[in-house]
Amino acid sequence: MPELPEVETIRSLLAGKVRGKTIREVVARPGDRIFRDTVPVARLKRALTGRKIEGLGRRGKYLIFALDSGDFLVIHLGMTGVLYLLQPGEPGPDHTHLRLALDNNDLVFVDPRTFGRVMLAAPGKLDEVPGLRDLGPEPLDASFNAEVLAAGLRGRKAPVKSLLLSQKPVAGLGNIYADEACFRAGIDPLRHGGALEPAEVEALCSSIREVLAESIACKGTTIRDYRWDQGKSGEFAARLQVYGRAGDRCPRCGRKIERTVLGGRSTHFCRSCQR
DNA sequence: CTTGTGCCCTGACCGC
DNA sequence: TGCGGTCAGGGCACAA
Repeated sequence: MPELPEVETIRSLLAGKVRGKTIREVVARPGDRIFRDTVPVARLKRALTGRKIEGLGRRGKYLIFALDSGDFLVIHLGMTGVLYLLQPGEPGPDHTHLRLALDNNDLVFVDPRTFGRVMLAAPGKLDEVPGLRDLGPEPLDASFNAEVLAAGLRGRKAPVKSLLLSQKPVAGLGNIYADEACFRAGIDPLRHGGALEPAEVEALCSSIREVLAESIACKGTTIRDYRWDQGKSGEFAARLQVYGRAGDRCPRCGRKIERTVLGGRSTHFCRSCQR
């Protein structure tokens, strides 16, 4: 479900509400798939209980809770994960996998498809967390630019969209924003990544930054069930130009938006505007 | 190392 | 109402 703008929206909403709070109790089921290959529940409970949350950060699509012990609680929402606060005693919905009782309310992680993950990192060991180590540059950092993106695409024969989804040339893009960024840049998502001209890489870099920043300003995209705060929708869906719009008219040239499948993912583009 | 494929899951929706 | 097929904001293991 969530890509960088949705994860960032959740982060900014929760950060002020959990900062400075102490984890009083941890509720989780041993062996839950959410902890696969990461941390045994017993150890997680020992590491979290009684700890204070000092801050909530984000890297790509990963949320990172900094604890006063120096440990980090890392959560990836996968496809259907959500994170929100409940009143103490308020029952969690189906598929609640983790509940942290804080001072005034409870933080719950709910994920029907269990593609999400909960991980724990020791001080200084954040880059040992699966997925974080090989993450590409943060797209909204000042240090991300066309040269950096070009270096990530150089020599690669895979379709540029596949490379964007790999999180390596740049972090945080998923199926929606990869399609939208390619459209804005006028680039066919099936082009070999390494075959892009410098001007095209420049356009792609700008498009990535713009589409992500605009979506964050809209609090993300709600197309099915993503909500950033109990029932409130992200408003970027109305600004999508190609994603989910197969058969509609291209907003630039009026021809039909097409849909194809690339690496098992739906891919939306305009054949005449993207080359 | 690189690239493509299949798979991990649940739930919503559509056509019959 | 059922029932099967398809699809879904992700990422990993594996084969070639």
